[in-house]
Order: sequence, then structure tokens, then C-alpha cells
Amino acid sequence: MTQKQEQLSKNQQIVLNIIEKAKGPLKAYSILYNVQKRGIKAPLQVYRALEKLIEIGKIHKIESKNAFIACKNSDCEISKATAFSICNNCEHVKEIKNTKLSKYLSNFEDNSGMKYKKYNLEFFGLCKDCKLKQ
Amino acid sequence: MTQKQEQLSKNQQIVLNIIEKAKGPLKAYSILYNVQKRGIKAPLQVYRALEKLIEIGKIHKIESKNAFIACKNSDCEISKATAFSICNNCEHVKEIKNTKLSKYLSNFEDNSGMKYKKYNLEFFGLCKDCKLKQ
DNA sequence: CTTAATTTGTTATAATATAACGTTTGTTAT
DNA sequence: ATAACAAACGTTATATTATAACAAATTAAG
Ligand SMILES: [Zn+2]
Ligand SMILES: [Zn+2]
Ligand SMILES: [Zn+2]
Ligand SMILES: [Zn+2]
Repeated sequence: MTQKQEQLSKNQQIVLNIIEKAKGPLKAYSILYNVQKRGIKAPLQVYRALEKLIEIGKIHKIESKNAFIACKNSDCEISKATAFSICNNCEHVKEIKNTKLSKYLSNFEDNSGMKYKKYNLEFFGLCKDCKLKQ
Repeated sequence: MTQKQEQLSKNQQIVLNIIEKAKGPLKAYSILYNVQKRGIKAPLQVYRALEKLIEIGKIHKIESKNAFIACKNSDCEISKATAFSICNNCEHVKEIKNTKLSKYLSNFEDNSGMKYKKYNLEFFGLCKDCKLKQ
């Protein structure tokens, strides 16, 4: 009976709740500010929770923004393979769920024949809304 | 007569030289340390040079490492489309030059039919050397 | 219960990056 | 050449992001 669903600790649950409620990616110190009423006082408490949540695939880090977003892709293999679209104007971020893309990248071989299990892809452009407004 | 070759300023040239000589990506403060003998004293001088060098496509930022590497891909469209392989063990970083991959990603349409001109892809795995040593 | 592993709390500090300001240098057009 | 503008520079201070170190508390397993 493999216990698949990890049991989150108190701080991990608090941090995850904030991130899941947010409309977009949150920065660590913005998370800290938001959870201070719930007893988390120091950056490290936030970073530790973030580390664990990333490890188990509940959230991802948007590297180009140093921000954290909840995983919306249930098929995500534990943070191994991630792809996002990022709007240059409104900063809207969306996790891309596209089987063809993920297959293509997971099977990609570089010129030396090497394959990679893990990748992070960030696309930049204008989201629909921002494109219309221009 | 369009002057295609940008003329670099003094600081930009100094910073670029350091990065081009390096075997791998350099961090901003490591660059700063390396160029202090050449008159650059403050972080901002380095960051300004880095910004410009990225803008004209001479270097790229490895987002997952907060480090900077010289462009080895002459076809790189001014930092618009970048892909790297990163070794989890020895931290070796290599820019991927693969026409199929770049075409695939440049033409990629997400589920809403949106295309992206700019992207950054970072693959993680074990480089050849490290794989052998295991 | 006992032991080991994980999580927590706390303080301090490291590492990365930008704001603000005035000066200097380089380019362009008259 | 020189006025006008843009780009780059120098400098100080500060903001932002992230980790080290250590002790206490909690949880999971035998
Ligand atoms: Zn995901
Ligand atoms: Zn937008
Ligand atoms: Zn390049
Ligand atoms: Zn390696």
C-alpha cells in the first residue's frame, strides 16, 4: 500500500494554500508577508516549505522571475519537466500542458546523443488579453 | 550602410572578455572580482555591461544558476531563443545548437493557438564525463 | 519506549540585483 | 565646431533573494 499522497507539514500546508489561492506566481518575501499572521516569521521557514513543495511537485519555480506557482498539471512528473508561457506585458504566467511538447522534449537528444530527464522551458510573449489591448 | 557590428564600450568589452575566456558560466560578483584590477569597482558597472551584452546577444543568462555565459551559437537571434544543457553533477553548461529543436519551439503553438518569439529552455542531466564516472 | 528522521524556530549573514544622482563620453545634425 | 541628445560611466546606498548554523520540538518507525 504505497502512500502516494504526501502528508504536508503545517508550514508546508500554509505556504501551499497561499500559492494555490494566488492568481499568479508569488515571490518568497511576498509569501512571507502573507503568512505572518499565521505564525511564520522568518524567510527560512518559507524557503524550506518552498523547497519541499517543489520537490514533491506541488509547486514550480519560475526561474526568470524568482517566483513560485502552483502546479496545474496533474501529470507533471514531480517537477521534472515544466513549461510555462509568460506575458511580457501583464506578467501573466500559465503552465503549459501539452503532451506533444512534453514528449518531444523528454525524448530530445542533443548532438552527442544525450537525453535529459528534467527540463524547464519558459516561453515569453504577449498573452491574448494584452495582444488585443495593443 | 547599416553598421551591423555593435561597438562595445570599455566596460562591456572588459566584461565580455572575462566571460568569453571562462570555461563555464560566471556569476556577476565573480566577474566583478575578476575585473577589479581593470578599474571596475562596483556591482552596477558589471550588471550594466551584462544587460547590454545580453541585449545584443553576446551572452546569455543561465536563469537556474544566476550566471552568465558567452553565446556560442552564431545563429542565435539576439537572445530570443536559447537552449542549454546543464550537468547536475559537475555543473557543466553547454548551449544547444539544434535547428530542429529551435524550429520546433519557435513554431510551437499552445492550446490557445498562441505563438512565442522568445523562449529559454534549460535541460538537466548528467554530462558524458559524469555519466562515465558513475 | 527508543531511536532516527524531519520539521521547526531563531538569529545572523551571504548572495544577487537595482535606485538615484550627477558626470562624462560619444553621435548626430546644423 | 558646436549645440543637442543619447549612451555609458562612477559612486553611494539600498533592495531583494537566499542560505548558514544551531538548538528545540515534532513525527515516524522499530
Ligand atoms: Zn506542473
Ligand atoms: Zn498579458
Ligand atoms: Zn546563443
Ligand atoms: Zn558533468
